[in-house]
Formats: sequence, structure tokens, C-alpha cells
Amino acid sequence: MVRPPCCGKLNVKRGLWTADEDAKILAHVAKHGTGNWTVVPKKAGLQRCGKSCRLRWTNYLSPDLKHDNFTPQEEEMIIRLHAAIGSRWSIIAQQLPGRTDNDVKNCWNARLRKKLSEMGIDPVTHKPFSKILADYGNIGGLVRSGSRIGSLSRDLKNVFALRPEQYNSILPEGISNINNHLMTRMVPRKMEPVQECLLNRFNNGSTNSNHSLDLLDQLQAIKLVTEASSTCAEYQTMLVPNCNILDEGSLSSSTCSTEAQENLPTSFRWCDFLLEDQFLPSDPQAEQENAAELSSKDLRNQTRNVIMTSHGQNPSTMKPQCDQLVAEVTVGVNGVDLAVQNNSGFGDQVAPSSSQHSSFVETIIDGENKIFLDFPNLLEELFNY
DNA sequence: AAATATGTCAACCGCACGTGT
DNA sequence: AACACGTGCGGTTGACATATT
Repeated sequence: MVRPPCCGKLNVKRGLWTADEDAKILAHVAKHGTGNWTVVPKKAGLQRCGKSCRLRWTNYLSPDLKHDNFTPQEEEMIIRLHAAIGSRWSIIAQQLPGRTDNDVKNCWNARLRKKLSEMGIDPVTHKPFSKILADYGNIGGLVRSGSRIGSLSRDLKNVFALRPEQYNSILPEGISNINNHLMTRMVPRKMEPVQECLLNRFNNGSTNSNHSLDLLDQLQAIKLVTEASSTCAEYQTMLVPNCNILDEGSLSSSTCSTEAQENLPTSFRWCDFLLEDQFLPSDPQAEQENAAELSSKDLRNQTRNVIMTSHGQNPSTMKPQCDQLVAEVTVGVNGVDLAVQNNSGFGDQVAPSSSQHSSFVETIIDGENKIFLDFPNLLEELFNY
């Protein structure tokens, strides 16, 4: 059954809000508070749908909102969080007081995404386009991350058109029209590479709820960004180190001015936004063995302790919610183990992390610890999700 | 000065989820 | 269990402002 829209399309005003309408909303909220938005239009005397009223309040009228431009620090945090958790705008917005998910989303789409693209960084994967193209050449006909290629194409098109000379040398042989070539490999987007890899694994290895998958891909993404932050030396040779991505002057060229570099915050390096390809196995056989070693029991204990510790709680007093989460995490990880052991046609495509960690879950746990130190509120979001 | 292109952002849309009945 | 309802979310659209030709 298809539910009709929350309000009829007839007799409902749409479009920009007038000052008079804003005043009515403000007066209504001052008197009755927020909530039950479906009755607000009637009570407030508005020809609007309740959903529209709620949106107007949450995105514009709420006194908690900031209406000035995003600061470089805020933009920096958006990029970092996007690298960690993707386009979960509401969660990102919660880390930025006074900003709404809509604000964050617009900021990303209008400015940050473009900035990254102009610097040759794929805003979806946070990896250099050159690296992606090189990988693309290496994998030949294997569609390892179809969605990534697909989502990449829009940004890449612009950059490639802008600076073709920079990428000609690394284009796979035989690809004369990069756009056409990429488009032929497009799959429905929405999923990011990390999510796609994990989904592929779970779909083949076991049946899991979306919830556990969601949690795992967040953890894995978090691991990726934290590892990238500490191991971006590879890119420092080709990219200018300590160059603030938000510095407009530095964006216009491929190098940073001396002054710009002097003024840069040492805690922030644009190479932090690059993600190493964590799914290329350094030693697939060893990874398989490591993954197989970890028993379900060990996993549960490890995961439970880490989650509780991260949450600042004594394991013995932590709420039952944790057990549920642990169960979901370990179900998902076991699915990965199965997938690895099966090696049933996709294990060679998405092998476990190539890091120095001894297992997939340890990698996740380490990454989780790191990111939660930076963004402690994220842990609560994971519980709430 | 006019036409066109581009950027920004408020608002809309459809879907998913939680809750109550 | 099935349904209705309220709410939240992410993707997209379109109006307006500004820049460029």
C-alpha cells in the first residue's frame, strides 16, 4: 500500500516562506512548543503542510541555529566526518552546534565537494583521482567498486576536463574517453565503496540485518579515516604537506605559498582526507588465516570490552544494549570470517584489511577507539542508530 | 546593458522507522 | 499482525543572486 503524502497537495501553499508566516510559526512555538507538527498549520493559521512547518522551524527559525557562514574549523570537521561516516548529515550536524543537516549537506555539495575535486581528491572516497585511475588501470576488467567509479565520474569529469595533462599519463591503456568508459561501469549509486564491500561480503557470507551492517560499515569507515590520517606519507610525496585545504589561496594552485604554510594549523593536513585503499590485500593468505583464528567468543569479549571502555563504563554495569550491539557486531564479523574462508568468488576482490592488525575486528576496534577520541559523541550516535 | 552561466540554499519529495492502536 | 500516524533522513529541485561573456 502506498501511503499518500503527509498532506494533500491541494490548498497547501508551497515555496518560500513570508515574514508573516514565520511570525505565525514563532508565535505558535512560543505558546505551545514544538511537536505534533501536523496540527500546527491549523492552529497557527497557516496554509502549509505540517511537514513544511517543521522543516521551516528546524532549518531556519529555531533560535539555536547559527546563520553565519561556516568557519574553516567547521568545514574541516565536516570533511573529516564525511570521510569517516559518509553522508550521514544529521550525525555530522550534531557535532556542529547551531548547524542543521540541511546546512551541512548544502555546505558539502556547494563548496567542500568542489574544493576536494579541484584538488584532485575524490570527495566520495577521499582518495586522489590519480590513485583511483591508477587502481582502475590495475584492476583491468574487474568491477571491484562499480559504485565508486560511478559516483566518481561526476567529480572526475570536471577535474579531468580542467587538468587533463595531469592524468593522461596514468590513464589505462586503451581508454580514450574516460567519461564514456566510466559510465559503462556505473551501477546504481548511493552505496559508498566501504558499504558496498561489506554488503557484498555479508550478502555472500551470511544473512544479517541492515542494522549490523550499518554499524560495521561505520566502524570500518572510521578505521579507514583514522589509518589514513596516520599513514598518508605515500601521498605527501605527490601532494604538498601541511597544506590547508580550506585556505582559498592554496586551493587555486597546486602548491602552497610560504605564508600559507606558515599560518597553517599543524593539527590539520589536507592529506588527512585521503583514504588508502584498505581492501587491497597485502598478503591474502595470511589475512585469511588471521581472520579464521579469531573465534566468536573472543570476538564478543573483545568487542564488548572496547565498546564499554569507549563509553566510559564498567563492563559489569554496562546496559544490556551493549550486549545487543556486541551480538550484532560479532554476527557481522562472523559473516566476514565466513566470507574470507569461503573465498567464494569475491574474497579475492574484497580481502580483509591490509594493515598491520592481526584481524579485521581488531582493525575495526582500533579505528573505533581513535575516532571516538576525536568525536566522542559519535559513540552515542552509534548506539542510537 | 542584456543574455547566459554558475553558485547558493531553502524547500520539497519519497522513503524508512518508531510508536500507538 | 496490520495499519495509521508522526517524525527524521538524505537526495534532489528550483528560485534567486551573482559572475561572466
